[in-house]
Parts: sequence; C-alpha cells; structure tokens
Amino acid sequence: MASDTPKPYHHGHLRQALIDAAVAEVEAVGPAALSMREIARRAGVSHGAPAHHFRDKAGIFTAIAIEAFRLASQTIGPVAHGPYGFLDGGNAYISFALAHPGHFAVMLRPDLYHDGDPELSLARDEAFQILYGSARNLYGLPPDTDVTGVVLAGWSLSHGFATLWLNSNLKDRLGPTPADIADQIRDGVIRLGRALEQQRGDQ
Amino acid sequence: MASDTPKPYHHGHLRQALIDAAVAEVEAVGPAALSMREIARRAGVSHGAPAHHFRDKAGIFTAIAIEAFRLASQTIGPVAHGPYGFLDGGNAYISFALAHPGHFAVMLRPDLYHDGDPELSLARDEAFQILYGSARNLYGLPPDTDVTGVVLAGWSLSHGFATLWLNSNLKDRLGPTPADIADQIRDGVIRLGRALEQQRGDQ
DNA sequence: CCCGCCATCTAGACGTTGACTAGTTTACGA
DNA sequence: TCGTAAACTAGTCAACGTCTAGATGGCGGG
Repeated sequence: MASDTPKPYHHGHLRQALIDAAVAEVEAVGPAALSMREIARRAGVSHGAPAHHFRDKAGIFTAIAIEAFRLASQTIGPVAHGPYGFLDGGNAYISFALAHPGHFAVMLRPDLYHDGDPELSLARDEAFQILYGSARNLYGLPPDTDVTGVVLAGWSLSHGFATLWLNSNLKDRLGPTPADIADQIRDGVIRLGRALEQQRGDQ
Repeated sequence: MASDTPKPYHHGHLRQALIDAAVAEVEAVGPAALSMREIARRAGVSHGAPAHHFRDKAGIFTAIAIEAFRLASQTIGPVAHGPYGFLDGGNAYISFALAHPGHFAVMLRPDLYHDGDPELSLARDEAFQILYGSARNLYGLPPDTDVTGVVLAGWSLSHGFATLWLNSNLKDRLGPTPADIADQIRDGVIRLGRALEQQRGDQ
C-alpha cells in the first residue's frame, strides 16, 4: 500500500531494495566484485545508505545468505519426502542453485558473511533439518542408521555439480543445458557405487 | 646459483617469489581479499613491480592456476591407474585440495583469471586427460562406454566435498579431521547408488 | 494541532586499493 | 665500452569501504 511516491526522502522499502540490488549485482559480477556504492547507485540512494541498514559489506552478505537458506528450504522441502525424497531433493538443490545463482554463490561462503548471526543460524538449521530428515528416510536404509555418509555423499555430489557448472568449468565439456545430464550422472553414481563395492570386497 | 646477495635491484627470482607470496596470501585471506600491494610488500618490492610480471590481478591468478593444474596432475596422475584408479584419483583430488588450499581456491574459478591463456589450457587439458583416462578404465565399464556421467559424478563428489570442507561448512557437523570420513562417504555413495537403481526400476 | 524525538538518509572525508605512466637502475650482447 | 631492453621504482588517479556530522521527515505524546 502507498507505493506510488517515486522517491521520497524515506524510501520505505530500502532494506529489501538493497538486498535485491545486491543479489542482482552478485549475479552480474560475482561476490568478489560486489560494491556497496554500486548497490546504492542501483537503488538510487547515497553511497552511505547501505551501511545504515547492514553496518558493513559482510552485513549485506549475511542478509543475502539468510534469504538464500529460506529460499532453499522452500524449494527443496516440498519434494524431500518419501523413500526417494533425498534423491529428488538433490535434484531440487541443483535446480535451486541454477535458478538463484546470486543467492547460491553466497550462502555457503561463511567467510563472506557474519557467521553466528542468530537469524542466519535459524534459517540454516531449518535447511539442514530437511537435508538430514530426508536422508534418514532414504530407500534401503535400516532405521537409526548413521546418515552422515549418505548426507555427505549426496550433498557433495549436488553441491559439486552446481558449483562446477556455475563457475563454467563444464561449458566446454558439455552442452549448454544441464537438463539431460541428470540421467548421465545418475548412471555414473550407480556405476561408481558398484565399483566401490567391488573394491571394498577385494580387500 | 648466486643467491647470496640479499636484495639487488634485480631480484632474480621475483616472478616465482610473487607467485609464492600470492598463494600464501590466498591461503591466509582468500582469493577475494588478495591485494597486489600486499604481495609486493611480502616480496619486498615496490607496489608496481607485480604488474610488470603479471600485467594485472587476473594475471597473478592465471599464474596460480597454471601452477595448480600442474600440481594436481603430479599428485593425482601416479595413482590414477588400474580398475580402481578413478576411485583412488578421487581421494587424491581431495588430498590435493586440502594440502594446497590456495591453489585449489583459484584453479576452478575462471572468473578470476585469464581463461584462454595458452599455457593454462595446456596444463588444464593434461589434468583432464588423467580424469577421463582413469574413468575409462574404471572397474565394470564396458569398453567404449561414454564416461561423461561417471566423470561428472566422481568429479562433482570430490569437488563438492573439498569445497564444502574448505569453506568450513562441515566443521560443526563433523570432527576437525577429514581422514576417517572417507569410509563413511564411500558407504554413502554405495547406498545412494542402490537407491538410484531401485528408483529407476520402479518407474 | 504541533512539537520534539529518532530512525532514515545525505554529504564529505580518510586511508587503501588496482591500474597507469614516466623515469631510474642494471644485465647483457654487439 | 656502450646502448638497448628488461626489471624495478615512484608518483598519480579514480573508485572503494568505512567513519562522521548533519539534514530530513514520519510519528506518537501533549
């Protein structure tokens, strides 16, 4: 309500506008080249305004990370149920990363933001509850199994692929779209698992 | 030879000294906070000297990346033979990443350096030859199989774990040493593979 | 109705950075 | 020995993050 005024002294939604601008900037130039003054310029305010809302650069990254973990939970949570929820969650994780590269580039880089921020811890813990919860329900796992290994394997796999893709390390080696690659990777994991089983048996 | 003179006008090994300083600096503060002036300070030369050897900041990152790919080939190549060479190579990849965090933080970030540098392309292609070559020899693969999926799965897995670890996303969730985790992950991949097989069969 | 308070935002300054330029020093081959 | 090119220094510039003082205006208590 009341969002017609073009630019009053008090912006009204400046905080969120700055976050949006920051995410757009991260998507455009990467987290390393994020400039607080450029964010202010995008939002049409003075160069000092962002500091009032976020204290410093790490504060902006913190806000992005919080939004990112919430977005991730919203995207992945709904599909992460049932015996294959963990597998579907992995696909959703990758979809999330590709759909929100700006958020993704920040959320798992604690060196960028204020780790320990309570709001952040909350959002992150919620996301991890989805990860671990769906792992416990994975097909074939006896109840009360320690799922650390499964979580690490699945998370590393999804995270690794998303990271490699977003950093354009795969562009030359694959086609431009990651859609049809899912099947190939699925196949690869199955083959990897078999080889690992065999290697374990040989010893 | 002739390296007794403490600090002649011509440094003699300045280029390599600057690379070493840069790697140390990346390990200390991360690639984002790398400062050319700080590198010069570490090497005891004027702030403009690095530009002469590397042109610009991306030039320094390029030099680090080249060294990184060569180091990776040297570390992983020797163990990447036989039916389990691909699996052992994955472990070696992670060992390399943890032993050389500065190099690793740069080598797969083409946005940081001058992609297309011929020397870099050479070093990178050599590393990828090891990756693909060992995948083709993986236990259980029929000859002339398309190994894209296997490569992606294995690389994503190793890369994801190393990245998550180095960005300290796992510190709170695991112990401080990654040594004993290898077995757990191996187990996790096997379980993942079985679940994926089952899911594929259900459809 | 208005008046003062305080969050919001502006504007200027400071030290540091990456990049550019001109100039100085030194190694080395003709 | 001399001159040329590589190696390095030193000064400059715009842009950056952060800090500070001050201007602006929404809003609740009188």
